[in-house]
Amino acid sequence: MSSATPVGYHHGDLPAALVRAALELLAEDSNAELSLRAVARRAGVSTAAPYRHFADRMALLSAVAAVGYRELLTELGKRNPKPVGVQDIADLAAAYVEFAVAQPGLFRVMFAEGCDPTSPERVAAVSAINEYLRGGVARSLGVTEAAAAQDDQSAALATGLWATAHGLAFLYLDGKLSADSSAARDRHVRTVVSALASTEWR
Amino acid sequence: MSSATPVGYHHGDLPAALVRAALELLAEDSNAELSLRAVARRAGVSTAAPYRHFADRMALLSAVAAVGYRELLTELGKRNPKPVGVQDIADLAAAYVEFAVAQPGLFRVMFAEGCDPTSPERVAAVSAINEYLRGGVARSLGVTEAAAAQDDQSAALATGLWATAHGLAFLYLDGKLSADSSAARDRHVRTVVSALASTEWR
DNA sequence: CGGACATGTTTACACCGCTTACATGAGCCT
DNA sequence: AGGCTCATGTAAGCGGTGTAAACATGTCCG
Repeated sequence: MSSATPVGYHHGDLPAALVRAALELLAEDSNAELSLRAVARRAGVSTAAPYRHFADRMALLSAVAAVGYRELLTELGKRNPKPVGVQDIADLAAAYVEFAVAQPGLFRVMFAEGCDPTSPERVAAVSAINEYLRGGVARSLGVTEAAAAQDDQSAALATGLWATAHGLAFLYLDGKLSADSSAARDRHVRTVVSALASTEWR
Repeated sequence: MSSATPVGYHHGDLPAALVRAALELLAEDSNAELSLRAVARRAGVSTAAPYRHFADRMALLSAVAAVGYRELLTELGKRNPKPVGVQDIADLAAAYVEFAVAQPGLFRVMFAEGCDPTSPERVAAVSAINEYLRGGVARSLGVTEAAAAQDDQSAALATGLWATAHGLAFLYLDGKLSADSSAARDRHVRTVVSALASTEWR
């Protein structure tokens, strides 16, 4: 063996070319609903060609989603690589929502659309997101990183924050929430998360 | 005028029949993706007939969604008509997620699927959900119902809780979270919401 | 009673996911 | 070097979709 993706056949790594084509289509119309045929056309290949490399449309979408997951984590890390405290956590939520709103098509590929949950890329991505959030939550609670792994409260909180950001993202995407500007949206998300975190219930 | 939907034409209130047909299809396969043609077939009518009453597929789905919104509110109210306190709020979140998981197709029609946000039925439903949650939140904070309307914190909290429940619902629907049983899911949702509400951040 | 007009049907177009049968050309083996 | 094999790509086609236009029908009103 030499390389994982044997370059130099007819097309030269069609799988990667298809994923690239899909991302290009999403870049041109961030709301586009990816059709296998459109992606194939974009890659300059016949409509049946993708089936040599992907079992079905969903398999291709999973590969596209994998790129999206990486981008999302990168974006979160860019916002704050080591979040500590409520403000930082709220920052992350805002970044999460911003990602979703900026790339709705990609976000939907990542999370909605039927979305085969058994795809290894997807489960890895999910746990990566959870890990990242759990780390931030643990630091914000003053729990050592080591202890966090077994801390049920950290786990529950991390899931809760993910769900909150995820829910806000979808509510914005589907027009159930709206904001005049991206700045206003950003503020709103922070406000909501801060309110959740700092409220005294009776 | 006599009745809003003039019964007695060719079919006799086709719009309602189409919505009923759609709900039947969803009842038979709760994951079904409603196609206009399938709904028309089910209603015993030609493919193009729905277009006399609905501008496009989305318009029909909006009508179906409206029923879903009512069902959801009914379900929440059944769980707890006047929620007070963190436990009650967590109950609501659990009921919300249960609704989504029990009727994924309907839930997706209500919230995902492109989902025209300008549909009056939808905006009404959204504000109804918000009102309901805001009421519960206000009571749980000891704010009088009247004051709640202008209480920014109540509003932010209500949105936050909705988003959390909504996010959990989608994460479960899309396989990003999973539970062995519906009881386990129920417990998990309560745990997560309780953790969010009762955590002391630094 | 007769026409107008809302309602429903037929037919058609363009697109989709996916399958099958066929063409091609790269790389290995003798 | 020459030939075989097999992964890769293509062409054609099936059944499905949303939507539009032209046509048929039966109800209600003047």
